[in-house]
Amino acid sequence: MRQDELKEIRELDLFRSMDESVFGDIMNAAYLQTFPSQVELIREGDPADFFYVVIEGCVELFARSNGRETTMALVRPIGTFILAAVLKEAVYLMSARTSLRSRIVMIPSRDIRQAVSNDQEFARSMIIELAGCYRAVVKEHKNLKLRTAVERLANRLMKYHQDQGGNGSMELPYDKKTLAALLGMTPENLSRAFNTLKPYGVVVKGTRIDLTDLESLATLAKSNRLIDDRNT
Amino acid sequence: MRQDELKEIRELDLFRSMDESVFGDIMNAAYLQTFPSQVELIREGDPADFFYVVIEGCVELFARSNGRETTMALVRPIGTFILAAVLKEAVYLMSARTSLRSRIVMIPSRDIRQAVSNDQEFARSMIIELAGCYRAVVKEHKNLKLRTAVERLANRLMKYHQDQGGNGSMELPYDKKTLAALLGMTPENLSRAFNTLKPYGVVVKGTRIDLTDLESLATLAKSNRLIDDRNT
DNA sequence: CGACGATTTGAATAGGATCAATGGGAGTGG
DNA sequence: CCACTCCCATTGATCCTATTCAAATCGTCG
Repeated sequence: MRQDELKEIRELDLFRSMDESVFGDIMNAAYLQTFPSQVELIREGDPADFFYVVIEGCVELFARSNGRETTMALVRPIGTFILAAVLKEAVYLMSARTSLRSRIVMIPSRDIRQAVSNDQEFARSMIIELAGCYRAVVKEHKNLKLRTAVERLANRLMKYHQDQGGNGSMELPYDKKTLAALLGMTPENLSRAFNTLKPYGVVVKGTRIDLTDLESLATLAKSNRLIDDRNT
Repeated sequence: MRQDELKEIRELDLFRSMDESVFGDIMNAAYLQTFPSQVELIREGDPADFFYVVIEGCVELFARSNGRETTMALVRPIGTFILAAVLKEAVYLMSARTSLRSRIVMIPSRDIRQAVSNDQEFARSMIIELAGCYRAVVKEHKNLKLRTAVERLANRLMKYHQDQGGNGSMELPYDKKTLAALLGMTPENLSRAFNTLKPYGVVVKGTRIDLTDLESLATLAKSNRLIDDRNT
């Protein structure tokens, strides 16, 4: 693994305050691999053999049941996934596949668990990380249960807009198919949702979106920091 | 707090392997209170001042946004809630109210966090507990996104049936209104869902339900251990 | 140019929600 | 013991949101 990559991982909240030597142990055991797009990395139901860190690219977490499939989350650099399964020595609850060509660190579960035992600071970071993951899913669950598709889209647009500087224009970070999956709707329905938002100043040109009437969009979106804030 | 109650709390996975003296400290700081039904214990958005353990009764976790409200979970004895907010020193993401007269232990957040720092075993239990909470919400999220209302009901009935011995008959643990909220539907829709299940051998007499054709019900339910199993 | 995937649009349908009205105990008070 | 009330549950009718299936467009890339 390259030095700058090691450094980047080390700077993750999860690893930042852990003991240098324990970090070294973990990274020695780790694999770094590059995968093309659309590779299935893990499959729900399989034992959690590895913990994953996305260095570059993008990974989609999804789940299946009956004949249906749903997107649970998209993980971008530098992000991790499937931590809970690793810690509980359980099977994965979600599947994962690359949605872009991606560089990914795989750390054997045993090494993660060992580090938790050996390094109190790491255990502490782990608790914060897990609590954060938990709260993220709770927010997502609230988002889905308390909002219509149009409201979810409006809030998501405002979030991206904020992230990109809030100057009235923004770029969708994913293609529309993926965005639809992420928001829990079909591509057709996303297209219609964009139309519904047109009177609220949402102007779509491919993946570029102009927001020409932020105030009325915000009124519609009724955003809520207990759902939309990344922190808190 | 009574001795037998202390013992029961001590036997929770969360507290079982923690240091005796740290457990003593925590319990000294704790309050035990009895609340009537329908008391709002916490409100989403408030700072997480206490960690809660339900000793007796039942607590509903719910969330609001826009004018809507949704049930997130029901906590029965001996169960805990709102752990993640306490650990992150954040605000509550969910509100809670008693749905029965309930005896509840309230532990100041600071004491919980202190115990995590002082007791490595406790930190370890905390990680397992949090990972479990996370996985529970993920399962709930999958349940909601991948199944129709009828399927959710069918699976829930099979779970209760299993819990109660699996002899072809079962008792609903909540009234139908609550059950509906828990399954993410309206009472009207629950009633119709029961009707839909009649041809699959589901016979409703008040809160008593007979399952006379488990095989066909199971076929409809297509239960999935990655959604329905409490463990794994 | 032609092919292919992504996106949009249209029409029909399904799953749930909402609103309104009715039925059915459980508990209360006479 | 019976009538009354209230709340829960059911049923019917209608509406709304979102999905599905089908077809038309658009854009990009070889």
